[in-house]
Amino acid sequence: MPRTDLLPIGHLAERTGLSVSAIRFYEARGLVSALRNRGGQRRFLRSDIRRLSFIRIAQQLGLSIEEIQAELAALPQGRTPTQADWTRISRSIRATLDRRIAMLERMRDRLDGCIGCGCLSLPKCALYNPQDRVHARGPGPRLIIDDEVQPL
Amino acid sequence: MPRTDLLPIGHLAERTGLSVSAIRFYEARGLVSALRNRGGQRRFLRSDIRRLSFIRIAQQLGLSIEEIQAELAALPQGRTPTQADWTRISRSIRATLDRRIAMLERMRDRLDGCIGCGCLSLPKCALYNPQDRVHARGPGPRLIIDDEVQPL
DNA sequence: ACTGAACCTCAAGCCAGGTTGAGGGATTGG
DNA sequence: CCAATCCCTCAACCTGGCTTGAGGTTCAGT
Repeated sequence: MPRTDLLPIGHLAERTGLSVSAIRFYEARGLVSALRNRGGQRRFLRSDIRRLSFIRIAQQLGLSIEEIQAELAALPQGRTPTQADWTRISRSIRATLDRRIAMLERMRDRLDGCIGCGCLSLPKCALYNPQDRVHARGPGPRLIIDDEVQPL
Repeated sequence: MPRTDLLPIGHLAERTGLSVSAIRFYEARGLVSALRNRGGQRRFLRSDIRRLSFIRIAQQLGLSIEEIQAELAALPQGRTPTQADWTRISRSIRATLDRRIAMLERMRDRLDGCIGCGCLSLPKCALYNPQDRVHARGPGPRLIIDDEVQPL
């Protein structure tokens, strides 16, 4: 068995569909870590394929780097994650997704109310309710998809 | 009746909950237009309150500036929009919202499949289906919420 | 007439999530 | 052993959606 079965970054990129620069970026952000060979080049574990694939999927599902990092923090230190580990973490993401969907549905229903009332400019409009307003989290595009919103 | 019932930018900001700088930004982006008084200061029509409120709401619902502009383009030129105009455009937004919700639900279901199969790294995983992959539209945060995705 | 608040323009900055490019060093197959 | 790839770092740039600041003008009330 090849014990030192380490992958250079290009291979990893090919296997995961990520760009090399993106993988380096994720490493800099602490989402994945790499060993170095004597020449100073990155060498990844095979299990990092899965880790990076997870990152990619979570990205596509709309999670931010920070959120993904938080999820990954739940993985065991020291040993290669098992399928059960990945299943657990995937469920957690599913829950996040569910919350976002629910949130969008609430918004939609609220909009429906406003279509009828035409009150776009009035404070009494449900869409204006400060209690339910999305917190602007810093600059950049504000995703409405934010979990920290009152359940109405 | 006050015919020249024009509002300075600060008033508009107060009435809409937007910041003055945001309103100027929207003007630069063509989402709203302003008259100027002899001193060169912006003067807005009362109907712009509604227009900007709409922008704000659409923003909160997750639409980009560009999408909002496209919606606003459907408003009549030359006359002040009626409630019916706003209702029509709000319905259009509702449809967009519906598509996004449906899209997230598809994603979620796909993730469910993957939770079981644990195939995070395999091309056969539904989340990897290139046909259904979100188009990365330029740099910047990629919103998963993209309408241009196959209906599966 | 004056003062203070509100307004103006333009440039620069910020965050996310990367990409691109310059200027090298490492690896690998023939 | 040598060229073709691949890899390295670091800095600069990009979009989106604004905010902040500098430096100056206008407006409104007294």
